[in-house]
Amino acid sequence: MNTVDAVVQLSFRVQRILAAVGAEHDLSIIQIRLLGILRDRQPGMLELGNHLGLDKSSMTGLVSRAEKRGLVERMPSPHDGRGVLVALTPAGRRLAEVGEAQIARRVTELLNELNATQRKQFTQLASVLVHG
Amino acid sequence: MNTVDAVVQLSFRVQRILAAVGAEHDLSIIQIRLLGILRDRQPGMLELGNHLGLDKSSMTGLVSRAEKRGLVERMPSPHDGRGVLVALTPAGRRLAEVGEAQIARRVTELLNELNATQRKQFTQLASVLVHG
DNA sequence: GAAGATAGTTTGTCTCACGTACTAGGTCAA
DNA sequence: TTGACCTAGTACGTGAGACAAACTATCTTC
Repeated sequence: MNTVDAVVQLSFRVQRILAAVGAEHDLSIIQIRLLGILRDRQPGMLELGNHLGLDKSSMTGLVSRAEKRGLVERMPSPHDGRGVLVALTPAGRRLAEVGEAQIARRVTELLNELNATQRKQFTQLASVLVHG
Repeated sequence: MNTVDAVVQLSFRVQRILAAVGAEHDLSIIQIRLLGILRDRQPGMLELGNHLGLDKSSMTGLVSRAEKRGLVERMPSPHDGRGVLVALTPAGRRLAEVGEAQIARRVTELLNELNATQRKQFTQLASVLVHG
């Protein structure tokens, strides 16, 4: 298998893990990312859209669906009457934490195909690629 | 950045490349995968669904949209009156080839952040992870 | 040859994403 | 300070993508 194929296949493999963990909690990958971003931020809709690479008009529905499930809440922005801040609810935070732990476990399982030295190497190389 | 994060981030990065290349040709990632699978196969709908991890009922629309664009065609299965074989049209094959080349180029660009030795290492490790 | 399995489509429903149009609230400059 | 613009978010319409359940037509098996 050539390099490009290996990287692309690996990427699909990881995405499958994310989708599977999400499915256990009725979350799509985009919802998982949403919760993940909100763990240490309370952005407005626009900023949230930037993080996710989505148009602001896509955000309304995404946030509304999560809100209806009690995972996030909208709060009026204190400094801008037009603005809205999005934050995790306690339930949302719990779910984000559980999900992240499961993802970590499953990805680690995958990485256990490598021995410690290889894993270290791999992490280092992957870090360069995602730019650190 | 920890190992899990690095792998997950890298996976998103690759997916973004696939989406971007697809977008240039008005193809979604799933359509790219569809064309890719058909490059060396003429499967039935069910088999195609297995390759893509999709239900057969999802296949009808996916194939129909590609068919309407002239990228694939349905042919009656010679051995099973119920069955249908899906194949690339010449236009579909051209698009699959162009798309694959672009993906290869963009992924290679990404991998150029590594030097030759690292790249070789990385390929080898990634191959193990996708199971080879 | 009738009963049951299988391949694919249809239909209805949901999520996700976009563009466009709109509302309400800021900002700035004359 | 008050118009003229700009900005944050929502609403609406559309289309892709995914599924489940129900259906049709063909096989298979006994």
